[in-house]
Amino acid sequence: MRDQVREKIAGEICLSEEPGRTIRKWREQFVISQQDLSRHLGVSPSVISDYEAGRRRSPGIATVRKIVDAFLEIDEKTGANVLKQYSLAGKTDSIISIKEFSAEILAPKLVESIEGDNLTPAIPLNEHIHGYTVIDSVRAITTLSSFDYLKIYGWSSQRALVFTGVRFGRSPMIAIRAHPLKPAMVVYQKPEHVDELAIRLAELEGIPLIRTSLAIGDLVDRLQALG
Amino acid sequence: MRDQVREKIAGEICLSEEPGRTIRKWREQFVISQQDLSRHLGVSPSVISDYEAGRRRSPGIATVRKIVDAFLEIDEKTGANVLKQYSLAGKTDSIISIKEFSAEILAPKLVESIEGDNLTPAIPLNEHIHGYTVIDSVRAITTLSSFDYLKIYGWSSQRALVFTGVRFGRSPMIAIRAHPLKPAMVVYQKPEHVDELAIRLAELEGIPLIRTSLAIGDLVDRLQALG
DNA sequence: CCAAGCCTCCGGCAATAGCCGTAGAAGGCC
DNA sequence: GGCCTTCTACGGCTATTGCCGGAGGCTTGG
Repeated sequence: MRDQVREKIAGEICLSEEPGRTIRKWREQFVISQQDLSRHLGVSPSVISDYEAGRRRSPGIATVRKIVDAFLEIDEKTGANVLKQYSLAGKTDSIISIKEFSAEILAPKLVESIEGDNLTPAIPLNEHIHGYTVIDSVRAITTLSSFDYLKIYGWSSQRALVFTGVRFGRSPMIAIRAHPLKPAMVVYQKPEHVDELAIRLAELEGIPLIRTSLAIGDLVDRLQALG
Repeated sequence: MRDQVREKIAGEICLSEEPGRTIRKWREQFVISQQDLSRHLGVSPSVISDYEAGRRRSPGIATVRKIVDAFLEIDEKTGANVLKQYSLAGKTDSIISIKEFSAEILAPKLVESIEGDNLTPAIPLNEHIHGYTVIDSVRAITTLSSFDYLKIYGWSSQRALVFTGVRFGRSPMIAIRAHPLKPAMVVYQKPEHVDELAIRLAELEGIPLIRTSLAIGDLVDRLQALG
């Protein structure tokens, strides 16, 4: 996610006929003052002002790189608020609970804590889970578009996606397969019956598929207790 | 698609600690000689050689922009083979037929030519269709990942996606909703019964959903005959 | 009014980019 | 061997960048 944003910003500035304005646009998007930016880069404030004013027609890529990295670093230093907000912008109705673990959790530990039943034993449970998202899959079908998937993934795609209200489990797997980002794990909470196709799709993607019979409240509590 | 590739290449070169090597990488990916590149840019061949050798630590973005645009323009001048190949890389088993129209077709014209029945009359049929892809939706479920969607979209996402082997039509719409790229139109060929949910999803995406009762062979013939 | 924060404009200057042309190397073909 | 194609290394030179520092402007709060 961070690298994608990084590359996009750099690409945009580089290709812009008015790079100065593009730099300003992004600086304002990150809610960073010229003063803070110049301080972070260790240059005089007038340097930033001149760049944004377009005094330099063709800044060198080393300069662009430093500026882009400064945006991201400053944002991260202040809690990554802009990147986070971009990712979490408005919890949608279909997100029941979402959280980043303070320390990554080993996949087997997570499965154990939710009394999970592994439906894809052929796939090694060796991922490190950074967080989870509990999704009302019935509501998700009609309300989530691909843009919303970025919210679902929150700060990291190295997470467990937990689907509630699952009947056969096909739709979530189909949507996951279609999306460029892949979770570290998929959990179905009290599914009626997990279709063989859903398991096959999980195997094709190499994503562990876990089933749990915990009630939703209990499940969320346990996930949150993981840190 | 073109702009995405353009931005990605520029971003990559810009962020690279060794921009020269990145430039070379992409030049070779486009199968362009330094001579052709230098000729296209109207500079001496040794200029390109020096850039790729990393003689310039921090090329200006105007230079990077010119180089990236040269890659794309040269590729397009020779039939856009690399971009096309990237998009069409290996027709997969689930793509029954794919084609770019020589001239864009108005949506109503396409619908008429396949004797289509509009399931989403509330959505205006005002798109210009650049091409079509006929997909075996049964096979697509298990064989297509998100990367393959780029193949499905071919040269342009302004196309009609035609799904055969459709029962209720949910899965194709779910996959389309999850993917960042959206087609101009979706056609279901002889579906058993189009689920109300599928129609709802199409409406939510603002994508016209068309049903046709033509046999697959007849359908492909008619689409191909559109130009 | 004053101070602080934020920003703008511009002259100055060392360092580097952008590009040329030359000399040479390597590989393939006749 | 000679020729052609493709590429490399490098000196030279003009134009531009990267950055400083100074002067000044505007806004807000005490």
